[in-house]
Amino acid sequence: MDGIDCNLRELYQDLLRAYGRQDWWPGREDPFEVIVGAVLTQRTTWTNAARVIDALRRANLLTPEAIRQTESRDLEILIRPAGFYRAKTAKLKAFCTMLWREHAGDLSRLLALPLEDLRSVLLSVYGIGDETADAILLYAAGKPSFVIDAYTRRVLTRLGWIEGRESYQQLRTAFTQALPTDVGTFAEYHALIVHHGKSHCRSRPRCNTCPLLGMCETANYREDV
DNA sequence: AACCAGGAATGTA
DNA sequence: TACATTCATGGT
Repeated sequence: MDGIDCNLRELYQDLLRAYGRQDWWPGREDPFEVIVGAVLTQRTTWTNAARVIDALRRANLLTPEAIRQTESRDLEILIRPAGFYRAKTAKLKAFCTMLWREHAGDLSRLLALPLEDLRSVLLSVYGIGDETADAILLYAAGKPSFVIDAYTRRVLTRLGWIEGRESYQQLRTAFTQALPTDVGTFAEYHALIVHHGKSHCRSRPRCNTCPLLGMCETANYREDV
């Protein structure tokens, strides 16, 4: 696993045992809503992003067509509660610009592209980086692209499995190689890590209420892969 | 009243 | 490649 000392499959089972199925990402029924959510939640709480999504829905602006046609000045007012509102408005606009200029405004067809092709397209859009691209691939397009976020890094660091500043690709590859290539597994695992990370692994010393058998930084999971 | 939240782009060395 | 800075609101 290229230097990453861990047992990711076992961790998945333990998280699943501890918390049960999460069946995650709100609004997963609508791919565009997932895309908007992925951008809006960048470095902000989901509750603030969700407020904006509700506001956009009430204003009938939760479609690529509407975002494309609405003036940035008007969008900014609605997006403000999510923070970085000018930047995030520009990001949503940039996605729509790409959608029309390169894919005739056909979101379904865009999301039907092969995983790596779609990932490249997404990464070429202003405001979409590794994590946002993978979240869109996984939860909007239903493709097996594992999402690495701040929680993933924090949890693995607290377990003592990584140093902490490994590259995004390195961590993504580790999960990808350790797991069966399955959308459900990827989505569930990411959700479990976030759920766990929201209440644990934040600070040293380790908490003694950790459901991972209270074994953070012990030898129980360690295994050179 | 600091500090943080499910990042990404940009600039510097 | 590796850091620092900027973007900004709302909750604790």
